[in-house]
Amino acid sequence: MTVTIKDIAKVAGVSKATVSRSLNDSPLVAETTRERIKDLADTMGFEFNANARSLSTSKTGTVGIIYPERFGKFGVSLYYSSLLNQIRDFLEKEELDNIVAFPRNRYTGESNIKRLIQSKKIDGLLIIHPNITDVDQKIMNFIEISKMPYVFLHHYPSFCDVETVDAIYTNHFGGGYDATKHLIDLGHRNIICLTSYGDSMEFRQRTEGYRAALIDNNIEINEDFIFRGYRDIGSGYKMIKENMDFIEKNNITGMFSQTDLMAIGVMEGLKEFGKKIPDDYSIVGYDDIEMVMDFKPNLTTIHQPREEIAILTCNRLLELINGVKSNKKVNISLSTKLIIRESTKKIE
Amino acid sequence: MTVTIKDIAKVAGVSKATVSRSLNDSPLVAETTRERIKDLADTMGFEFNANARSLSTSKTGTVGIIYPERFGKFGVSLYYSSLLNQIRDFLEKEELDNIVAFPRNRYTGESNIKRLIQSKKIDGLLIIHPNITDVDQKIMNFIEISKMPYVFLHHYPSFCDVETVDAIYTNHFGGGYDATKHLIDLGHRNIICLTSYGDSMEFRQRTEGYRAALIDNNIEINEDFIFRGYRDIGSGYKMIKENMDFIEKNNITGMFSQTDLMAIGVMEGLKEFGKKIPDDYSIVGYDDIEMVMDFKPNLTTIHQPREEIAILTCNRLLELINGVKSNKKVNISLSTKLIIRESTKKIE
DNA sequence: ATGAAAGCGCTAACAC
DNA sequence: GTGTTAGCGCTTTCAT
Repeated sequence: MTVTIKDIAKVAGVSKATVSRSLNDSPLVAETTRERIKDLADTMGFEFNANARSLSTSKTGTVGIIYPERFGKFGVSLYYSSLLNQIRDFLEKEELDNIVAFPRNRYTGESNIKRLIQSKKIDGLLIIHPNITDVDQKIMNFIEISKMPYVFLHHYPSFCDVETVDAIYTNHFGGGYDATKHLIDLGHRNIICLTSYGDSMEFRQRTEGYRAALIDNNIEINEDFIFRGYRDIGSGYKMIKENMDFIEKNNITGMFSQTDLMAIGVMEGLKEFGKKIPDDYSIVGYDDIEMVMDFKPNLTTIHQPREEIAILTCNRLLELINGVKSNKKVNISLSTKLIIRESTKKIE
Repeated sequence: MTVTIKDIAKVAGVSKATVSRSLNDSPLVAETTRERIKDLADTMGFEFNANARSLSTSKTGTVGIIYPERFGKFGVSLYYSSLLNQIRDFLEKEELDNIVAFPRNRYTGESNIKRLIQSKKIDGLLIIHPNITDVDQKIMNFIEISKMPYVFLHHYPSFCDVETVDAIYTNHFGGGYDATKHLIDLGHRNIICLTSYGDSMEFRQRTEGYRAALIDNNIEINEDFIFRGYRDIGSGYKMIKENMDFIEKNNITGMFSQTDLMAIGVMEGLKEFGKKIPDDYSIVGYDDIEMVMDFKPNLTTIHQPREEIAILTCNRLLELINGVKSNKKVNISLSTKLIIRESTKKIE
């Protein structure tokens, strides 16, 4: 039924070893036999048994992708989809399979990272995990001593000394700063900021950037100007609906929304109050998700270099898997980019 | 470094076989030894080597999920995210890993389905693939003769006799019919329909449902009332922007948009023309994606039973994997459900 | 350049 | 109940 190298060997009248060598392009085999064997394998419909091969070589040809725990939330998966598509594309080019898992099994509580490593199902690990808590510090150690190649991506590794892990992420402080600075440069002084509930490092950093930009420009920070939402469209909408009075009373003209989705909600809410964007309010989003182009006015936003993240991350993981010898960790903070579109305008 | 059953055997002073039996809950081992071995395995940090195990048992503990080719498109992945999350949840509960792949490697053109089966990387296959072309008919045959358990899901298997495959899908004809019928029941007679470019079976069926509902109610079908888009928000928006004249000239009052995303775009476009929904136009969407609730008015739409699909599909796959003997294929067409919200209204 | 044989870690007959 | 052994399909020394 399934054809193995033994079958090929029998038909070709050679040994298993020769078949193996031929199929693996070993230089230790005659050019002519190699070709003969390869042709034969083709016509017989041979494919390596991945398990046997892995058992023997300790290479699986698959990498694990660890999704963030909140991935199930609609807005979250939407946000990551583009990054994941890029990663998948890269892995496909390298003919690597990928196993998708959450940090822990949500039913048994067991660490999937640990299990995948120990059970030898993967050659490397791509970890998209916003914050590893101290509970998970054990796992970090485990990964390290297991020598399993890994790269953290997209999220700043807040759970440990940055220098001690491989990580590719974006500079959220800079992003928050640039967004706010842009509004200030356009003459806005009363700028509110819509961030996320919880204490995800990335959002904290964006807010720090917002604060820093205000301070650098001698604008007093008003803590009441900082709102919180669930990162989705509904949250932005709700924020406006519930605070329009406040916004008008305080002569707000600029808004920095730390996700594009919330910014879309903000615009929807504002429209319902008959407000014009950017005439009445200038809005800056964050992420530069594709969807933003489907709404008018097109949102000015902070672009996250997702393609770059994907490529750098995968390249690094491949290096690691292919055994580049070096104790140096690679640790890259990518700059975001302000994309000016139609939702911001100089104040008169 | 890694601990194997041999190590445990040595420490416990028993044979590998006994360790294996204990760890696999075989009844052929004494209760006391079982517990002793299990404790030992725990403290020694043992985990089965998946490759060795698979090689020996032909079970991998992972299933393959085949994504639709168009998955990379933003709107598409958004649309599937909820279904995938449900599936992943189910698999997690069963402690099954999942390998994600496209039907073919987009670089080498090689069939991933075939490769995954032959290389013995998976125990079963969940295939979300809208239409298998005649080129892929070979692959269908391959799957069948390989005896690899599989279930097609979400898409009606148009590429073959329905009775010959395991498939769980929704009744798109019924969905299209119900959406249109709802508008007719509300008094609308001039109803446009926004479907998708290309000839995806599901969209064709929705359109057939639209036609059938009109015919059943003695409303003449006007081919010009059928528009096409790319299933995303931008397409809905564009359709309105470009055809407002036509819409008004033809006294259109009802609109059936075959994706929620397009419906959102339609509403955005209509708002820009100062139109009120549902006062000026009644709109029915399709899919019932979560995002719909973030827009006002909340969209009346056709709910696709994604949770049911996920559960039925996974259950069936498990049956197959666990060797339920039966030559009967399971083939389920699930009904959609009309969800009436705020975007539709009785015509005066 | 090729073959023989051991071994990767586990399971499953088959003995005892 | 437990041990012994063969074998899953492949790679890789070590001979020749």
